[in-house]
Amino acid sequence: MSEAFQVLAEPARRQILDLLRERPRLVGELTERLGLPQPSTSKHLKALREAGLVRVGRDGTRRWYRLCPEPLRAVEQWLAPYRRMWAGSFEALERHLDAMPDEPDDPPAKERT
Amino acid sequence: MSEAFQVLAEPARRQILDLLRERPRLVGELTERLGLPQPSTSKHLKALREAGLVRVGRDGTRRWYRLCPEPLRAVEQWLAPYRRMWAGSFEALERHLDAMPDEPDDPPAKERT
DNA sequence: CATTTATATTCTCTTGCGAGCATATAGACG
DNA sequence: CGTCTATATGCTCGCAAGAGAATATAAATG
Repeated sequence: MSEAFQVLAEPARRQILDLLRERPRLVGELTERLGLPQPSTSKHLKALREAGLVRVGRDGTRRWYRLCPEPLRAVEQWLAPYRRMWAGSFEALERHLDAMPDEPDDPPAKERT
Repeated sequence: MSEAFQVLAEPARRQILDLLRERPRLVGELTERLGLPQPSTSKHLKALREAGLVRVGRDGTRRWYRLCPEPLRAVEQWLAPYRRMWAGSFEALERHLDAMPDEPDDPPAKERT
């Protein structure tokens, strides 16, 4: 999940995902839309590929990139307990928020209790 | 929103938020839990502060940091359209994937004489 | 085969950022 | 006031990563 967050930290990559949300696109198309040089686009796409956020299909010399939203699930899961904070009452936060169900959490570093 | 993503890209900072989700905490407490040197913790807290993700209250020489989940809202909003993809029916996704040529991403051998 | 087109990769340069240490600030307390 | 404690800030170093240009690969086409 750490990888997903890292990859999403880059605005251009979020923009790529947003574009792919509509439909699969070619690298050239993305390049044009992003206003980036083509190598930069390819490198961002590589990062997205390695994070499993996009998949690529070949068609001759062209590459169709399509969205693969699955890894975003982990992000959403991390976000979930926070979302319920603003979803419900806001003052529960100010006091002692007690109603906290156990979420499958992924502490990325070592924890010593 | 870009700032939030950037700040969340750091595992230690997500961990801090997770700790503050339980209750407000002192810097020293966070430092101990994270296993980081105190200056590092303070600097992460500064980043979180500047992103509006935490707020700090003074009590003499101590500082109580508490969670401020509001900026996560933007993250959640960005994520929302993707969540719908796996949450509800992802047939919309499948549909436009169907129209596309499909091939696994790394074809290692390509024979051509 | 030569060339053109579409994309990927390599290289260098530069910037940002986190770690780590030393130090500054600021309140508490004798 | 001097000192201790809690936290913040400044500094340097090293590393990861993005920008940008050049080049490599690979398929299509003549």
